[in-house]
Amino acid sequence: MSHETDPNRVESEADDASRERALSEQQLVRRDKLARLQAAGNDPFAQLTWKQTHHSAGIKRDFEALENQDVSVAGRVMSFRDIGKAAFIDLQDRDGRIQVYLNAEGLGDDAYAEVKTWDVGDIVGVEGYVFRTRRGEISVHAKRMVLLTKALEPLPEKFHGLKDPELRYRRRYLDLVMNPQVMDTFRKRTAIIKAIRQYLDEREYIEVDTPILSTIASGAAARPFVTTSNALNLQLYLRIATELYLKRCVVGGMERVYDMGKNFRNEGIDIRHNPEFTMIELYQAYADYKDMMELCENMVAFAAEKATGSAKVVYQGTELDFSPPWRRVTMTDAVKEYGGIDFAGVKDDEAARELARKHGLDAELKKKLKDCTKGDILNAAFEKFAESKLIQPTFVMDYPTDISPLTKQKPGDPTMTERFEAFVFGRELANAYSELNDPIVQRERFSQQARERELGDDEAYMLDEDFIASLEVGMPPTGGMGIGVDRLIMFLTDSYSIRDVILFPTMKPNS
RNA sequence: GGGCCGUUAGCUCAGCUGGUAGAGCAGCAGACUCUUAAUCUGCGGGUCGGAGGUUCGAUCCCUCCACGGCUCACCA
Repeated sequence: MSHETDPNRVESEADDASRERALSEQQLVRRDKLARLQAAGNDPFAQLTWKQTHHSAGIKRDFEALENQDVSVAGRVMSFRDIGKAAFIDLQDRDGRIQVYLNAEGLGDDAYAEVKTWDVGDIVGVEGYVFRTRRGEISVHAKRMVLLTKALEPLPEKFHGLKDPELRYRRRYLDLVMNPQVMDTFRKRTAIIKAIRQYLDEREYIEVDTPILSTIASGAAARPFVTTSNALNLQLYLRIATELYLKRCVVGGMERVYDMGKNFRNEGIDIRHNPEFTMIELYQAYADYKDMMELCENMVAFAAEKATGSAKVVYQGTELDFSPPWRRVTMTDAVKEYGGIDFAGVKDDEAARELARKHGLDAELKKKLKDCTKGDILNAAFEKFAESKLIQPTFVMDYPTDISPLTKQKPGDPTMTERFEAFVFGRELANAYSELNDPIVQRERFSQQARERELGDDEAYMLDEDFIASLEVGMPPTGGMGIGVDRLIMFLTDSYSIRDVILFPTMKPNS
């Protein structure tokens, strides 16, 4: 790592010695064992392949057919119970663990003595026959064992495992080795993502890759990461959404299109937010937000069944039922139901501001009250009174135009849009709308966003001229939706923190 | 960014009103041919996160810093 330029230090044998001394006793023991193996011409790091005929779960599943048959397995030594002239190893592979029984009769005296010098953590190959011990444990009786990789570090404690959250996230490989639940969560993550792709691919969506680097970060309200292109001598942003590019694809004639990948938002980090996170956005021509609602509930239920076997899951002790149809409620009705405030009768912005003062909504508002519209205040009331109450999957429909700059207005009510968000366990899971395709209105909306920016909202949408130009070419009526994939995975894997569903969450480097 | 909490052996954790540190697992040596958190005997292993301060003396009290966890704010 960083043994860099200290002019007072001279690279020498003394340095090597000091580094040696920095190693723990256990590290030295393992390095000595490695050196002895290498000196004897048995370098475990020179091993190239191992033929795995079976995995642990398969042997247990097919025991009756495999009993007394030879198998070849490989994996990491998780425990070593040496009882003298025989020993037991717990071998862990991709699927779990299988016990290996070894003695001098099976391996020969020399090989048996050799294997006894191996360590917990080493990766080994085993050939032998399948049998069941007197205690009933399905095992492999070893005939031949090869040390395939030497572990120079001891593993965490075998019973308590690796608990320290910092170590679990920084050294996820150890977390995966030690905590089977972690492997299970990430296998489910893959199953969920595959299910989403399957669901959309079967419905003739095409998957595309839109740019991560661009000169404008738009399509969402968020602060972007900034980077620099040396070749172009240009400041670039990492994308905060894929929306504006996917709509260009719809303009171009891709009637059903999606992009599932990383977005980057330069915001706070907590149990629900990682700076890079996986989002799917999908767009369907000749559809509206009601079609998106059906797509959302059906696709999520499909993914839940594929990953967990059921559309009902338990999340943090609460059963969540993703079976369609999900509850539908307008934002106005939700605020009335949970906050007792009726916005239907509010005539203008000033009347809404009066309500905001009365109900103490200042904390929820992004700007000064005098700059707030009725829509801003309705949304604030929703966030304060209703959002956290929406535990079962719920579509909240009809968002104020002021906070929905890319959304088509509701017929007959220009203050509201054809937009919904799906809430689960009080958290936003999906955001969808009938896409605004009028380029003239779209330009006005961006102008309004520019004014918001001047009022202090540094997350207001940036104007993208080429996107407007694409709308001028003509985008059919289109429904679009974004789903926070990590959040969906959290619900379906009962994960408390987003860091438990991202293999390598963003961390500060530790010195 | 604010508040609270944490950082002690490779890992999981103790450590009393301040007197220079313990256990279990892991390791090393030995015993044991059906164990599975194997068991039994013996032994070694520490920059107590870092830097200052108070004190005769600091793992312990104070200050600052680093990293992490929770939480509030912001956001998805």
